[in-house]
Amino acid sequence: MAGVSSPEIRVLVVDDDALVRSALTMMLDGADGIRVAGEATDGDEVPALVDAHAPHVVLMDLRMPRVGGLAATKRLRERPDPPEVVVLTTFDSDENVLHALRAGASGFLLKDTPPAQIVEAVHRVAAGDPMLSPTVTRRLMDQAGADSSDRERARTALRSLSEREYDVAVAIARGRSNAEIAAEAYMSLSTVKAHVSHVLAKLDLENRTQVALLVHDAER
Amino acid sequence: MAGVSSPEIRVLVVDDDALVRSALTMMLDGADGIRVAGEATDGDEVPALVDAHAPHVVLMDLRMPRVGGLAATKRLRERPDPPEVVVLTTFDSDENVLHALRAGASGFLLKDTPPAQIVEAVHRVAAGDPMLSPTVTRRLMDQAGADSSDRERARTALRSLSEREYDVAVAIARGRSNAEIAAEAYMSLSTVKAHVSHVLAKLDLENRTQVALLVHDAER
DNA sequence: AGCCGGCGTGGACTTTCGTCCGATGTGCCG
DNA sequence: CGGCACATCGGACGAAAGTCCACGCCGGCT
Repeated sequence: MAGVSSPEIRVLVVDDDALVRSALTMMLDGADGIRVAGEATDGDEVPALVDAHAPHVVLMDLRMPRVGGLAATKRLRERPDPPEVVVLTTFDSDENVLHALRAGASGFLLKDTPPAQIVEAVHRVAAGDPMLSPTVTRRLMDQAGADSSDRERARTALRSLSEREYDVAVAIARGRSNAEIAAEAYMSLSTVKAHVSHVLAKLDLENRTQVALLVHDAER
Repeated sequence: MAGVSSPEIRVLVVDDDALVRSALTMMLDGADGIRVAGEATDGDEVPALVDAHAPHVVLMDLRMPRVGGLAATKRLRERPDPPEVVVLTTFDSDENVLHALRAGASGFLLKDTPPAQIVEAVHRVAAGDPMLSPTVTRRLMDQAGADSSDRERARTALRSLSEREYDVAVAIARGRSNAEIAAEAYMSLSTVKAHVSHVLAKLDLENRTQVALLVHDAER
């Protein structure tokens, strides 16, 4: 595990709790090619410290006074050549996770993560790979798995449609009216209606809104 | 890293390629509390070997003749007290990943994963934690992130609705007709229509189908 | 107090949707 | 060849969806 390409990974630790900061610094500094280049107690202080030390990785607490970890992360990632961000938090609520990912974090760890894994996370993220807490990974997996089951059913149903019927169903799922569909597909209003009726019958649905929802599920 | 709770993790290696099998067995057997309990060349052989050796983890290739890795995984996970499954494959196409997750795999690794990480994956999965290839993790993260951005916009729009209007919008997103909504919410048909009109105006949409799609996005 | 704006409730009216007839033409399969 | 599914269109009709106007209520603003 020794002898990485870049000789030293510079890390910035951001947390308002002095105890947490020192614990993190102690476990990281000196460990396996990692050096803690600085500490911040607030999202406000981050930009200056990043300017000063150009860290490769920022370990960021989410819950901080004044400028929180989310906002700080978002701003960081808008820079040219931004550092990778690993979010460290106590709770892995859905909200937290999604916002952190959206803000551009490459890592999401719970604070009770064993030290060895935090060290590992820094290495991985510095190498451009993501690193998530097992519980978070599991949640994303479950979500993806559940999604795909809906998809399968919806797709199977849609296979029973003929080509034109399918076109019309897709147009419905874009929110188009029958008149719009007729214009776009160069057919008469009567024809569109006929197709719609067939679609409803074949899919065993009652109205176009249900068609839209089913097609939407199939596509996602 | 030595001294795990269970003294030995039993692994079953399933791959139709003899070279891959021996490579995996060599890197795993004896490594850090892991023992390769058996090898199979086909999904067909898996049940008997699982019965015989009761492995904790099954390393499963996806592309195999006869009974493929997906089907084998699905059947395995339907057993009482099933082993954890780590899918090993050359390609991480969306289809592969989703189907594997849906089949109940707890791990998904590319075959070019460095040996140390494969060993680590076995340990993690045996402990009940998931383990995904970085590229797969990244993809799930991107998907979740993108989803959430749509959600945000949709939710913001929905906040402008009053309580009743919101109720009606949600009912529309369930595919309900105005008459059904009126019955369920104890109001007259006229009232429902009025609410629908207000919803359309506030959300700047043209018809109920578009409402359904927007609400659907907001909820997912 | 008076006024105004949003809300929930409706009725009357217009437009769109969906169904049910009909018809024609095409291509494909047994 | 004779069906059969598909795609196309028309008309007519009932049902559903949407628009418009109106009323009473309530809370805030002047």
